[in-house]
Amino acid sequence: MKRDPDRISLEKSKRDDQRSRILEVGAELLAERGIEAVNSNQIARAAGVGVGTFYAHFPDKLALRHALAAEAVERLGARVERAVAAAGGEVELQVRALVEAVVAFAEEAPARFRVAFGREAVSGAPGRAAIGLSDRAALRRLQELRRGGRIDASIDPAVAARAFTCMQNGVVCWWLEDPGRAPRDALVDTLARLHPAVAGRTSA
Amino acid sequence: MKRDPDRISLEKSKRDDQRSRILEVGAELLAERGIEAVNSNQIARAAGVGVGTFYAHFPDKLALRHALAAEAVERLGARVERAVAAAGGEVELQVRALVEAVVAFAEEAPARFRVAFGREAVSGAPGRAAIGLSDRAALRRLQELRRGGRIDASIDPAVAARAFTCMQNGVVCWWLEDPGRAPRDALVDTLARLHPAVAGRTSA
Amino acid sequence: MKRDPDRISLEKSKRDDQRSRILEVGAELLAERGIEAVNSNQIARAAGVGVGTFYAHFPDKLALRHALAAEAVERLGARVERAVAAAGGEVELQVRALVEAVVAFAEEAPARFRVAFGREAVSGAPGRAAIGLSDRAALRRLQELRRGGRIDASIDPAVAARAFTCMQNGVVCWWLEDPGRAPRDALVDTLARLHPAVAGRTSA
Amino acid sequence: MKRDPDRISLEKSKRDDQRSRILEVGAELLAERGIEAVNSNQIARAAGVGVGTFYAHFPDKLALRHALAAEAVERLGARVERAVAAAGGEVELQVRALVEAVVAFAEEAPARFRVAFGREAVSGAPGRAAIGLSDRAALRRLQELRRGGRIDASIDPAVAARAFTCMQNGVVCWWLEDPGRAPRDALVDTLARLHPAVAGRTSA
DNA sequence: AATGAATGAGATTTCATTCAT
DNA sequence: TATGAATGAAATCTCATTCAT
Repeated sequence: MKRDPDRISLEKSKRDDQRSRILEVGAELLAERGIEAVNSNQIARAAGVGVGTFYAHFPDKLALRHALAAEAVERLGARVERAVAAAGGEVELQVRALVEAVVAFAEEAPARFRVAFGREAVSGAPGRAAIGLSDRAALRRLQELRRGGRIDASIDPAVAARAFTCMQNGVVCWWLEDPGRAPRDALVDTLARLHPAVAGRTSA
Repeated sequence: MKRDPDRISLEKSKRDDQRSRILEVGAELLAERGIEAVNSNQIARAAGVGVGTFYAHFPDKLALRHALAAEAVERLGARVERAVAAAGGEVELQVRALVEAVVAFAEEAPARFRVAFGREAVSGAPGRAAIGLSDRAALRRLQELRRGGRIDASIDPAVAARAFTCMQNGVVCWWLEDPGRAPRDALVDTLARLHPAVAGRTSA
Repeated sequence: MKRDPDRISLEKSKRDDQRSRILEVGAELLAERGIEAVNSNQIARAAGVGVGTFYAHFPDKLALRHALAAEAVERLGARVERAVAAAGGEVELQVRALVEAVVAFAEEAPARFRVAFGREAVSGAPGRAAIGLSDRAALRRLQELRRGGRIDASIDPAVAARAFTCMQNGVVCWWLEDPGRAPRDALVDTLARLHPAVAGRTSA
Repeated sequence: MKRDPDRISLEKSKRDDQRSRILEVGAELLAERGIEAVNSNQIARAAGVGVGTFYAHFPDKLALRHALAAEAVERLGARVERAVAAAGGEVELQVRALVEAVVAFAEEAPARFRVAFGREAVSGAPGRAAIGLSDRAALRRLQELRRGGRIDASIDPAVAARAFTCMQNGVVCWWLEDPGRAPRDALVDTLARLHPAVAGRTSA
């Protein structure tokens, strides 16, 4: 009945390993085929566990996607925040740092990125809160710039925030599907250039 | 049993009516719930025809979506082309006309727009060509401007074309879900302002 | 699109036939094995229809049992009422007629009887109203007799009604399992003799 | 590693405690929800032991029910026998003592009673002997009375034995579900009054 | 001996599609 | 040609049971 600490940590890590494998494999499959073309048996099989084990870790398929998305949103959010904070006061540099952080994350965890920010991320099942397409941070920043008269009057912060979020997610996912579509630099440069805070800056 | 031409044409128009009702009702349902949450029986029922009749018009559910998307892509394409042609030589005016045409179409046929350009539109079933997210026209235009030195060197035409397409579709669908989210003018102004041909024009 | 009346009635009867077969076979299986030991595939298979057809007729397994029970309760109820009404004013004769009607019904439709009044009938799934063990009619009759001083003071109508219902259902089901356990007459005589209205009649 | 006797007995009593807790908690759950709506994990959890421990004590879920029923049958049987023996030679008094003993047992161990004598008790799994509805003792007694001419000729001992057993179990379980349904005395009086040996005694 | 994570067989249920009428 | 009842493959999810720790 008793167990020494090593035992416990070993077992813990075994269980965690299974969860990780499911997440890993699930991200791959969901990114590649989409939630409707993948079933729980396939995920379990691919992760090398029994179906029941899948359900021991996640109540259902959508919970897996949600977990993946939530994790990605959190990790990317923190990363962006750090990058922007380190970029100094210049808006151009902040925007560049943001885009750079996003692309770097997408390169490191392409499947996660696609699951969290690809087309399926926009809304979950009815009644399940959407995740992965938050434009709140972008909105706040743009509203601030707008109040400061730093961006053009023709630009509506809400629309622009949404626009950039869609653009960023769409472009990065498109690029991840085939990185040969554009050089990495072109990706970063273009996105940075089209960010409302840069594209819409008042000329004076 | 002979049939006089009238009868034939009457039946023909009846058949067309059925097809139209299926398309109409199908667009509504697909836009609202997505392809996986709607089944062929529901569509047929809602359209007031038998299930068998649905399959007499479309080989399957995806063919209905494809037909809706193709129709929307074609109608919107023609409309945009006309609008741009009528806008004169000025790039700003052309872009504005394009965005205006897109938004006008979205207002007239919101369900079609969402089906054709919403999140589900990006890719069809595996093996079925994607439709609804073509950025070919935008790409050509941007490449041309690029060659003429009319847009910034930091902008990659392929990336920018994709970026604008995603932005446009994403923002318009977002707006259609709740037009209270932004005034129509703000939508048009902001999208026009963020179009690569405008946002990225060389300053000199 | 048009059908002559014959067609319609033929098709109707085909569909009804399927429903009947499911009910028939379902009664047999439920009576023999109990609801938990039978699954919807078995019922469908045994009825010679597809699984989907089963679900086209009944939302689930319990609905089938409920339908069987409700039908039996109604048919038996009507039969008993008629028999008692035809038995004249004598309590002994009424009771005898009642028991006779019950046993006759059980002989004609043993599977239905066992499903409706066997041990599983007492309560359905939680939240689903119990059916098949109604002692309301018996209760009313006994209360009346009690008020008229026709049955012993030591007999509580509610308890006695329940007692007779349990006794009747239990004994008849036990007898149906193997009619060799007792002669039919002994069954009827004994049940009639033990009915509270007879067993408990005031001696004077 | 030697163990002194104390240790062994300590462990033994721990093991017995576990078994008791499982029986206790299992009776509660089985009485309330029925065998199919309860699973072994729930029983183990509720009893505060691991699933594996449950299976160390009982080969399966049905064995638990069987153990509960067997125990109840034995305890109640002994109790009834003692009560009847102590009641003297008068049939009425013997019957009353029997019913009184049954009701007293049901009050003391309502969950056990419901598991052993409720609707699920009648038959076990196919091939597993039924338990809890034995009418053997009642049968023997009635046959004896019948041979002695002490009960009416219209009463068949086998049917009557079954009838009383069903009545008794059904009524007591019904009363246990909500003791407000009838006063305890009414329960005992009515059951005693309807026992074949009393209800069917020859009038002379 | 005790544990509970892991397993996978099996039950329920849905729905795209067919086809007899 | 239009219909919708019938079908069964396939997906989801549960739970009795095992077994490594």
